[in-house]
Amino acid sequence: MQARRLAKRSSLGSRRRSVPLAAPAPDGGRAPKPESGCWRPPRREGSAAALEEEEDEDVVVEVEEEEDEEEGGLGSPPAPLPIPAKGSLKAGSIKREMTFTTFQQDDLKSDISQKLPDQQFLLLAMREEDLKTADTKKTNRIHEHEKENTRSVCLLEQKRKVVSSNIDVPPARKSSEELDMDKVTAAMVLTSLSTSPLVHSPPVRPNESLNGSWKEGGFVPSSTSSSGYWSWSAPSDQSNPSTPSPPLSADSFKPFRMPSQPDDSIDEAETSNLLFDEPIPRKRKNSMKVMFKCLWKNCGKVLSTAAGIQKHIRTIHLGRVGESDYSDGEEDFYYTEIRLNTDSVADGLSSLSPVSPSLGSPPPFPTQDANRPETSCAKTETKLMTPLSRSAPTNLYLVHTDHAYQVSPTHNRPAGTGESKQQTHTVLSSPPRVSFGLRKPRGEGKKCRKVYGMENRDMWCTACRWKKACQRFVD
DNA sequence: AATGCCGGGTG
DNA sequence: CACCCGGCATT
Repeated sequence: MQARRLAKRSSLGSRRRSVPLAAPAPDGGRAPKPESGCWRPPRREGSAAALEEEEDEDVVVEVEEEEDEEEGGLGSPPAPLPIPAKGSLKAGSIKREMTFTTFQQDDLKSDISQKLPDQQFLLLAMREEDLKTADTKKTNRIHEHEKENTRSVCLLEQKRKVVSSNIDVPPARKSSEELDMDKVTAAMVLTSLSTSPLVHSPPVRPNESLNGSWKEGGFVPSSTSSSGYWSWSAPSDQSNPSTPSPPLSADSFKPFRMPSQPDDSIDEAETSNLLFDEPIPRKRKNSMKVMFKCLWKNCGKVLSTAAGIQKHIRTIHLGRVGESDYSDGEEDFYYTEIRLNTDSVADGLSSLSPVSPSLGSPPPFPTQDANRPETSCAKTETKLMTPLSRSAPTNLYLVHTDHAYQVSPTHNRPAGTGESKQQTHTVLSSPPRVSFGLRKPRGEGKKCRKVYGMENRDMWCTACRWKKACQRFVD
């Protein structure tokens, strides 16, 4: 031992502690740590899985819960994924589905309300429900009519269809037991929809009205995704796996952006209006933004659109450049959805909150960014810089500095590169590989030891010297 | 085998 | 506390 120690000492020898340091905060060091434990494999709870257990925490609430259950039953036993998830993440994927649903309903409702009597409306709602639940069915129908259209369009179609059918058919809704269920659901729907102007019946909930901030904020960044290809939409196939989720999420956004899509041409002009532009959306009780966060190891990129994130993953991480539109679904594993409550409402729940607040670094970030989705990682930057060379300030969270153990020295050496060099994007180097490199390569980021070597141990940050988590090159 | 760092020990 | 290091988890 001693020998060893001495040896070390010697190496340090002359310098002793060259690092005076300002004010070391011993424990601060752990900040980054949580990551190790928390980091969850890129595997997103598969959409399927997502369906299975929903978080009720959502604002949308009542209706949602109900639906979820049903889905679980009908839909898919699949849900194979274990979902290690920490609650926060988990919530994400689910959310989108809910959102979507709600949206649909809303639209539908408003739409219908204008034309149909309550009864009808109910039926309609129920119908909607069915559609959602029975994925297969839906798919089927859809195909029959027009697969080329986006899902939403399809839904629209469905709706219309339904409506007409309703009209034709005698008002008898009590027909079967199943209807009962539906009824309930429908009722709930109504409740939730209460905001809608026309609706009279249900007790209105004052609560969430709110401004429709919901999307407005988030949407800005369309830039990336703007391309207008909604990944899922195009490749209808994606839906195949019985996991509606991905598509849904996209749907939720549609309303605002609805980029190019051929469907415009469709007669639905009016309908589309209803769906997207209508004032209704603003009323939407639940104002939340859905963002998609890249789970790739060191990338915390957050985009407001599924398509965007997918593209990001595809190009940046997966290294697939050519087929921008095409997605085999693999991207799904590398991003997760996070919901932000803009306005919040009582429930607000911090659904995703967990991510950032407490932890800090790794999980890239804080919800608040919502506004500027693009911000975070600057994908471009990452791209450009080589793994090692990254001098850029890059990530916000990275900046956080190493107060903890030392920090300080910033000796010449490091200085050259800029203090925040850590970053670690080594991952990028092996983009093509992709595959399942989910687990974070622990060592990816070079730490003091590697960077300076044992010889220059004095240059290490104190944390490293003490065998603590490196504070200088945080991952 | 090399690293990174937690948990715990020492002064 | 500051400083270290055994030892485990990861690569």
